[in-house]
Amino acid sequence: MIPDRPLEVLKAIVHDYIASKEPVGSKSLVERHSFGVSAATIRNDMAILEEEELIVAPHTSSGRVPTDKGYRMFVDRLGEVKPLSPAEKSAIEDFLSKSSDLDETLSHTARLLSQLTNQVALVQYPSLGKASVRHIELIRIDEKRILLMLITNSGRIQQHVFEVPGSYESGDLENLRNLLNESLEGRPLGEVASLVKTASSKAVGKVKQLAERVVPELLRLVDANSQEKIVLAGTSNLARREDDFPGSISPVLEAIEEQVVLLKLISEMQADQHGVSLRIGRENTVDALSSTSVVLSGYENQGSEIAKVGVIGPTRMDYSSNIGAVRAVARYLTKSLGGQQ
Amino acid sequence: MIPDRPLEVLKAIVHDYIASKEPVGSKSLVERHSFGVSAATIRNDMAILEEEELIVAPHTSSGRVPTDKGYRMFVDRLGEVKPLSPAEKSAIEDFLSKSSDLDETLSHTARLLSQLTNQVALVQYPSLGKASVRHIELIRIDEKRILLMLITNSGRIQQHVFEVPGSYESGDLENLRNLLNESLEGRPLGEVASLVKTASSKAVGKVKQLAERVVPELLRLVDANSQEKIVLAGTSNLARREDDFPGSISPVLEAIEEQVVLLKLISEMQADQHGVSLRIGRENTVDALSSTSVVLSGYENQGSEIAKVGVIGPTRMDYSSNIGAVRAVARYLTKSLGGQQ
DNA sequence: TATTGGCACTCATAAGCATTGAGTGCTAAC
DNA sequence: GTTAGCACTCAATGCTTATGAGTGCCAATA
Repeated sequence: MIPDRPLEVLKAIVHDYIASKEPVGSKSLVERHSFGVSAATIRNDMAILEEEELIVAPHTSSGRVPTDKGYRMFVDRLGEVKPLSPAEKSAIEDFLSKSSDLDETLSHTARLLSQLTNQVALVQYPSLGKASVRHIELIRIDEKRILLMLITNSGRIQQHVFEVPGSYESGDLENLRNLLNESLEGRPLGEVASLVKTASSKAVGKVKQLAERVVPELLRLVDANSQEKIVLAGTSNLARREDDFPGSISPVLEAIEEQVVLLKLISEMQADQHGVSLRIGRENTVDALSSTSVVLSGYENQGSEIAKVGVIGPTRMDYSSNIGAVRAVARYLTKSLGGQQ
Repeated sequence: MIPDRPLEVLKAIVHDYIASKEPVGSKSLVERHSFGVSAATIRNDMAILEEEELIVAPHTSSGRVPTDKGYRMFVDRLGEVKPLSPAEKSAIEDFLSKSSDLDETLSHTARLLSQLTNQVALVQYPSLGKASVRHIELIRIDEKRILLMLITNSGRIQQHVFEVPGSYESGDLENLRNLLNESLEGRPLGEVASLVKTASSKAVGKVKQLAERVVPELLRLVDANSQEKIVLAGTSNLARREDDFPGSISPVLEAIEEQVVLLKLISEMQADQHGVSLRIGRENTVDALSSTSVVLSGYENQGSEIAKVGVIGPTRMDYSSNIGAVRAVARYLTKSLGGQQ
């Protein structure tokens, strides 16, 4: 068990290192903080912390830097979550109230969060695995073309335009629409494939012909839809932190741009304390992200979590503020979705 | 007037510099290219080029580097547009054929172009200034809520969900929809505001009440819609070119992330030869982009240009390939949009 | 007149080396 | 348990000195 003062020292080291970006030494530590003991004592404490692998010295005779494990200790046991300022809160409300549809809400959220934290922000689209059909719409564009729309209860809307062989009547289209909605509305997306089969078998004549063309497109939409999607904002914030990354930032940027990688990361992360999940440095299974930390929180609609929102930045980040910002934004987003739909 | 050989020398310098990233000197030039003259002669030619400000020496005794003006001369008079390889062509077709709606098509295009060129790719959404209403749809979600959709002839679809005070009947909604479509279909977006006024004045009773709620939302959609939009891809490609940027890349990334800046840039650029428009270095009015070059081409739908697609990279880029790729992608995009809608 | 070889000159880059100073670990005293 | 003192380490800094790719210029040549 590590005594109290050394832990306070760790906390101070994390603070100073985040602020100064320089390895922090015993002397500057006693200057900036009032421990009431001398530098030599702090050095002894630092020896303990180093023993526990909570801090490390980049080179033999230099100040110390927190390890991933040190940051972890910091957030789990020492860091308070910094609440947002009233100004920031009203900025969030303001920003989100301006969005009219889901696309806009999510991209605004991403931009907002990146500005709030000065990190790269990421917002996941509501996952469709858990979504259900709210409505299916078929719209006649002209004699040959149909616009098919799939609206889910999470507010996501997908559409696709395609041609039908030969022509068709509006009435047939309406019949088919009613048929589809009767059997699919309210049902989870996962069940669409089987339900639509029995439904379309009821169709006859022209409607049956139409159905044969429409159903595959609908299934394709459901399928394309289940490819999850992520919005990013503030990539340049990462570039500004350039020298926090050994070598080059470019592999980090690459990983972040690769949606598949991000989705894997997200799916692996479970929320823990504060309703926020956190991966620090090498805790990330994605190799290119081993010098970054990821802060995520879920947002909800109709009482259940539908997707994640969060930030990615260098391990040397201000965890207290970022966790606070992510949590707050997730809450406001939940609220905004509730009001909107 | 500059004689022929010096121009050939310029061409060679551009080639070598793009390939090697090192200032190129007279000796290495005669080694790599067969001019049939000695290094001293090349030096004389280089003196001419320097006189004309087509090349410059970073320091007194070092090889030469093309200036913006030099690159400009290169693309205008010396560079051939490199056609894509068959493999690349089929990759494009493949990629684009997989997209189902406009969103997907454009984001795929951006990703594709960034991979093809190893630069940051940018795709502008069809501008709505020139667009007209293809269809307006009103969908009943439940007794209190309506989904309003605006579909334009460029394939862009906007939607918004809102509540109506009190409840309403499907029949009323249908009446209103027909009313709106009769007067708005085929009309340019700019006219919607005035047309919708006369149209809604014809409504009576319940439909009139509904119209009073729906029309403002429709106008808001048209308006929100006229905010142009851009998709980016391959930002990390810029980071990989890090050392092509004096100081830091981060201001460049910031400028690129700022949609307003990009839109200004796009609106200022007019296509010239090759159906491609090009800004090199300081030719860009945006200051942060003064060490980048921008290659843009328009893509079309129904015979008229609806938006731009292109790449941004360091001035030291492979103009021949990039111009080829942008042009090709713009063409395929036009084709793909034609087929899709 | 255009080209060329020769040559002195420039200057970024790298290598070698001494200096500095923040920071450490250890030990003996408090 | 804490502290002062001290020798030690090592990144960073600055200085000096090669090295060499590249230049500009000039006189000789075709």
